[in-house]
Amino acid sequence: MAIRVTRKRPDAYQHGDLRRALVQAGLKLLGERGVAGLSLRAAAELAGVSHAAPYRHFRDKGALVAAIAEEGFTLLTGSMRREIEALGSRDVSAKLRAAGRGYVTFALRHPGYFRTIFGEKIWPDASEADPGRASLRAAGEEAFGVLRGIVESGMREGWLRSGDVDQVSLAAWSLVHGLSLLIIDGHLAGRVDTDAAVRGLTDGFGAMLERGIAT
Amino acid sequence: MAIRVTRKRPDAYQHGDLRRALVQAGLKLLGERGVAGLSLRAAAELAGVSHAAPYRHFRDKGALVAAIAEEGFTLLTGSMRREIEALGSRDVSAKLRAAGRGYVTFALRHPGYFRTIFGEKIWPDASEADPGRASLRAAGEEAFGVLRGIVESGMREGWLRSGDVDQVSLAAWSLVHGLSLLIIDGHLAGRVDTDAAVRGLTDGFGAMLERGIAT
DNA sequence: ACCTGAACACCGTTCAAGT
DNA sequence: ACCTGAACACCGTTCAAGT
Repeated sequence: MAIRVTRKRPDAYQHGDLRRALVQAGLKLLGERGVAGLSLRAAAELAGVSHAAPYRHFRDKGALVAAIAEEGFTLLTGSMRREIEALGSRDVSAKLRAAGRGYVTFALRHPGYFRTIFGEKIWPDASEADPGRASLRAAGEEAFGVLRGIVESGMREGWLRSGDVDQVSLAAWSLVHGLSLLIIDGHLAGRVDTDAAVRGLTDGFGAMLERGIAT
Repeated sequence: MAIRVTRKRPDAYQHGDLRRALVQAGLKLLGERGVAGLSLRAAAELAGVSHAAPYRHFRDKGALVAAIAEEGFTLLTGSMRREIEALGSRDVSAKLRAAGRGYVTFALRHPGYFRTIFGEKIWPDASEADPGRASLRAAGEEAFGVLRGIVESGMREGWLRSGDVDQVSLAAWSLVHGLSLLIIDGHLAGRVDTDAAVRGLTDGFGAMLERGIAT
């Protein structure tokens, strides 16, 4: 995924679309140097602009991070949907496992995005009435909605025992979320480093959860 | 939990036990100002020492963070053990739920420690031959061992269907780990903010998992 | 052996000034 | 309306020098 950052022409005074360029620069920094490498100043430099210029477009660093996280959520949702579609099946259990695989796979391929999406910084402020964070929240709901939709239809069609849709979906989410973080933060000491290992584990987890929630 | 940091006496030249004082200062900063507030310079100031002094005791910031994480793991293990003991039961399902409750409760009460323990920074270096990180790793294994021990005895005694002890334990860990982070990072929008809510959720999760792994 | 002070290369953020 | 340059208060880290 080669990320292109539109630089300001040195002779020009205005950039044109600095906001977008800064988000792209942020994604690039995240991918190449990780969370620690994501700074407002470095993003400004990539866009060919002074370090104070970003403040015309983002209130603070958190606002840029929120914009990046929104893109990240879209990618995460896409990763889950792709696995489900590749399946070409209507089986609820298989779909749930596929979604989980898509989730964990995304985290492993893009740990920088993943940590940024779910990191501490962005969300606490989301309670404030801030239009920028509302769309971030919506992107998050859409990602969760993939899992929730499967659980909901599974219960409606009688494949899953009826119960609290949110609680069951949250359990599935917690399971893949926890696994993803334990892996990318290195707590599993490289025990899960191939796609096959991820598949084995998510399928195993899926089997446990499904026995617990199936009719 | 009032944390005491031994300050160097201004007239003295040496501190006496600066290493320990820096760890205490770090725990204090973490508790009061969160992960972002934990800096080597601030810890040095709390200990009444110049900002360069810590480097006599810790190779870099990561080494201090690792020392703090080790203390954090001990507290996490204690939180799980306390819930299990309060139970006074030998029932495997109840013990598993109690351990999960202890895990999530600790994360909610000490989000700063929790994030530090499991954060990105510390562990990647753990693969290097570094004696300081070996004891950190051991502290982590002990925490995981609480869950693993319950699963292992459950299988041995026939309460849980026999299978891969590590995989089932890892599923339990992922479940409480994911839930903890989703809550403290604010993704559940305050839906789980009381001890009763935590209990309800961990018990619900426990029921699902247990139906999935019980005989 | 342990600590200090100055220095360097970074941060985020603000603000007067320039175009 | 948008951007720059200097400034401020922070970082982590290094290193010669002091005790």
